[in-house]
Amino acid sequence: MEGAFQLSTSTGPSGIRRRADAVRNRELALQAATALLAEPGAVLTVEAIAAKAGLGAATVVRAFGGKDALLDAAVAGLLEPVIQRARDLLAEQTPEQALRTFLSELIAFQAAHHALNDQLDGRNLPATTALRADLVQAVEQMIAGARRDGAIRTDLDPALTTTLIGQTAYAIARSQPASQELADAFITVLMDGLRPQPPSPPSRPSDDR
Amino acid sequence: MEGAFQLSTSTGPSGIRRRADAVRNRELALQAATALLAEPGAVLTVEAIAAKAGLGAATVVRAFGGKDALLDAAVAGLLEPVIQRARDLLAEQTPEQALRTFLSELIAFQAAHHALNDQLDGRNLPATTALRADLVQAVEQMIAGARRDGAIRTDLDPALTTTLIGQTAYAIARSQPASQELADAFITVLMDGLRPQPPSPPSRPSDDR
DNA sequence: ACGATAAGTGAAATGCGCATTCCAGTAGGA
DNA sequence: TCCTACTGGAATGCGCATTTCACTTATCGT
Repeated sequence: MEGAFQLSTSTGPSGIRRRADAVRNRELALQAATALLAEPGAVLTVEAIAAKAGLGAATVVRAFGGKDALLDAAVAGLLEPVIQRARDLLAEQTPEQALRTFLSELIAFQAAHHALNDQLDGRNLPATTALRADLVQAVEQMIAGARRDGAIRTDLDPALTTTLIGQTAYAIARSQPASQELADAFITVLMDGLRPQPPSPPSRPSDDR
Repeated sequence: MEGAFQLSTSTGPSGIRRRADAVRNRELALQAATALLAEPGAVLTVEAIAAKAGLGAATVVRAFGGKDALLDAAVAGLLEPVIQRARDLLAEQTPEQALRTFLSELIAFQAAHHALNDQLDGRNLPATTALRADLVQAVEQMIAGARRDGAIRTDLDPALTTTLIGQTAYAIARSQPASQELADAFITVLMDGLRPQPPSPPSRPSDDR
């Protein structure tokens, strides 16, 4: 409601003056961090981000109040369109098609931001966490819809199915030669495995352990 | 091959005297590191390992020549029986059964050593790397055998299939509530998806993107 | 048994990579 | 022009692996 208008000369929550170059530098830092998240072997130290932005390290840290907040903003910025895409697909296609398409794109996204996942381990990233929840919710809706349509099996717990899909997507994306072939093979196997299965007389994995 | 005989008074590769307590401390450090790898939220600093072993940090480092070598030895020690198990299964059961059983056990192993995977990122671990290759090879043999038996589909590249299975197993194991239910669901979906598929009249993922 | 002596030990010191903070100087904004 | 928000090179602090070094102790010749 109010944060969206803090460009150029503006006042913050209280009557604090915000200089225009500070706002611009904040934006530069954000862009630099975002760019580094997409680079394969990037180091992603504050100093590296600052160098990429043409700023001093202190400026980058001060603009966000800490490295965590900077990463949170950068990752959230990357995640937002992904979630929007999931919602669009959900509105435009059948749940099953949406799921398939979204998985393919999600894997491509993960592969294009290989550095991303390794960076948000022991950090406090509220915006990212919230958006992840949104993403999970969108996938859950796809699964629920596909179940209703009879497009995927209903003998598994929906929550388990969601976790399964999410974790597997992550794993495939992080595998070393993150090729399109591998992603396609993954989607094929996963979607075939998720289809309602024939009664299958011979083997059931029930008497194990 | 060479470490097995260096107990009590012994001589190393050249005429260097090795004191018995040094050998024992090396073993203590190894056991401590191995134990910590299986603890959920363990810190796994050299100091923590040393404390667990009742030794000084310097002793732990000197016993192996560095933290990497210590971790390498510990992880290799954990991996060896896993690989042996894979080979035993391969000899005793049908390839498909072996694959299914091994996957279940591999996931349990990974889940029981949650700390493990996060530790061997930017490290130099020759023994671990070699054993991982052995493990991949064993899984490849299972896949190849199952293909020959007609138990799994042959329309996917075998190497891709191996990567798919390995990465997915890793992902499932690392997911937060690493429950047995999740593991079972994963195996069910994966194995069903890997089965030779019916011609499937309606949907093929070919005209995508 | 009994020293002699060199391997071994561990608390403390060192070094390193990084995030964060200081502060003297710079430059927006009225 | 003046005021002060902002900047960035340098200093600080922290977590950790590794090294140092004065002290212990296992091992062996006697």
